[in-house]
Parts: sequence; C-alpha cells; structure tokens
Amino acid sequence: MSVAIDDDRLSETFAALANTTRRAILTRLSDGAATVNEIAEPFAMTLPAISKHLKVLERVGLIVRSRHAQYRPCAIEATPLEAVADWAEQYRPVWEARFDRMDEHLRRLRPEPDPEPEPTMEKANNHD
Amino acid sequence: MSVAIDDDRLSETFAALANTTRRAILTRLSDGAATVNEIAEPFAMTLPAISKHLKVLERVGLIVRSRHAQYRPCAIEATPLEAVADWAEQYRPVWEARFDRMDEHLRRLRPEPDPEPEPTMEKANNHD
DNA sequence: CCGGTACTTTCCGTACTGGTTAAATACACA
DNA sequence: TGTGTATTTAACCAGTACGGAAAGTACCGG
Repeated sequence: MSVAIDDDRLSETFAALANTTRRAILTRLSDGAATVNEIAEPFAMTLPAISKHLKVLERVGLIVRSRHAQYRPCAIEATPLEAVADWAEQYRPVWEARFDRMDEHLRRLRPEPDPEPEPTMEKANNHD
Repeated sequence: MSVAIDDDRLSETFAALANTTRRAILTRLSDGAATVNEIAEPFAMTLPAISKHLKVLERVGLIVRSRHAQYRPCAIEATPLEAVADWAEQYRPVWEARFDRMDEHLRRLRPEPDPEPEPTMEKANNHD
C-alpha cells in the first residue's frame, strides 16, 4: 500500500517530527485523544508553546482537532507516518547490504593498471 | 531487527531528512557512491551549499566519506533510516485502525465540569 | 452582565537554516 | 616549484524555529 506524498509535504512532515516534544505528543495521543491541557501537563513548557506544537502537527495532518465547549481535543492521525515508513522502507535494500559501496566506488576511482587516464567518473544519473 | 536510537539523535535525523535536496542526495547515493562534484551536478546551487548538506548528512551518519587524492567520495549509510522506519512502524496499529478515537474521547469528556483547580504548571528549562 | 476556564494569538529575543561569495586548503602533475 | 582541480571554511544575510510573557478569543454557568 503506497501512500507516497508530495516532496514538500514530506519535508514538512519530517520537520514536524524533528522535535522531541512533538514526537512525545504523538506518543501521548496514540493512547487516545486529549485536550490541550491534558497534553501539556507532562511538559515543562507553557501552554502557548504546546499550542504552537499542536498547530505544527495539525498543519501536516498528524493530528486532527474538534471542538467541544471550550475544549479543543486532539486526536492522532497517523497516515502521514505511513508515508514516512514507506519512504524509509525504500532504502531497506541499502541498509541490508551495508558494505561494498564505498569500496566499489574507490575501485572505480583508482583503476589498477587499467588504461583509464583520468578519474573522470561517469554520471549514471537517473535521478530527477 | 530493532535499531532504536536515542531521542535527540532521532530529532537530528528527522531534521536532516526534512530537506528535499538532502533526500535527493540520498537517492543519488543509493545508486552508488559519488564525489562531491558528481553529487552537486544536478542541483541548481553552489558547491559550498552542497558541501554543507553533506556535512549534515555525515553528522547524523546517513553518509560516510573517505578520501582519495583531492576527492572526498560519499557513500550512503542507511542504518539511521532503519531506525526511522522502525520508529514510524510503531504507529502502524494507529494508521491501520482508523476508528474514531475522537468520538471516544468526546464521550469521556462529559459535560460534568469537575471544577478542580490545578495550578501546577512548573516551568523548568528543558529547551530542546 | 460577570468571572472563570480553555485555549490561541501577538510580539519579542535568540538561535539555527540554507543559501551566497570569496578565500583557504589539499592534492596531483608538469 | 607553480598551476589546475576538488572541496571546505569563513563571513554574511534573510528567513524561520522555538521558547516566554502578555493580551485576546471562545465558551460556560450564575
């Protein structure tokens, strides 16, 4: 099941996850939805700071919010994490074969008595 | 195979991945190691900019570098991506069970106000 | 209306990011 | 030695991120 998302979106998602507080909030919410005050309680920072973190998480779709009286309960929405997992999984073959690549490259850079005059490296560039 | 890394390290890794150029570099390197000039070639930015991106990737262990004459070839090192995949996978039950956690929470948040004054909001200095 | 609770917004300081240009470093080769 | 190539460092700048304090908004209940 591929849930690939736009490249910029993926950047924003990674940026949202690049913060221990925000990841801790997601952990908290995976146990069930909570209000802002409930979420803030374990953290040593002010409510506005938490509010801003929630805004970041909401912006990338990692949480959804509703309203009930004064309360603005938050629930986790993990779909973007599936995209993150999918993105990382594409490198599984790389981390499972974790050797050789540098050696192979050095072999190309430093040919033996091979008649290759310069280390002009071919650009096997199938990216973009 | 669990490759959990510590929380700050994970933040740095996510931060390193929160940039399309750096992710494109990883894509390029998954096809094989390359020198800095080879890596820079497809990008519309100067060499120093690429050099800094490589430094970020190296710092979190996403690439390793060696030296050969003037060349500083880079190779991908995908182990941190396994940690990222593992971290995201922990939320699989959440994204697979798309039942409504919000509803359940709203049910718990019944209109009974429960007026308990809780002014406990100590602010230490846990900057992240 | 008022007062209280639950948040959010605004403003501000500080620090980091991502890019630039110019200069420095490192190495190979003639 | 000097020149060319590969790459990094330094200095700088605009924009953004993360925190706090204070003020603003929204809703409820009397």
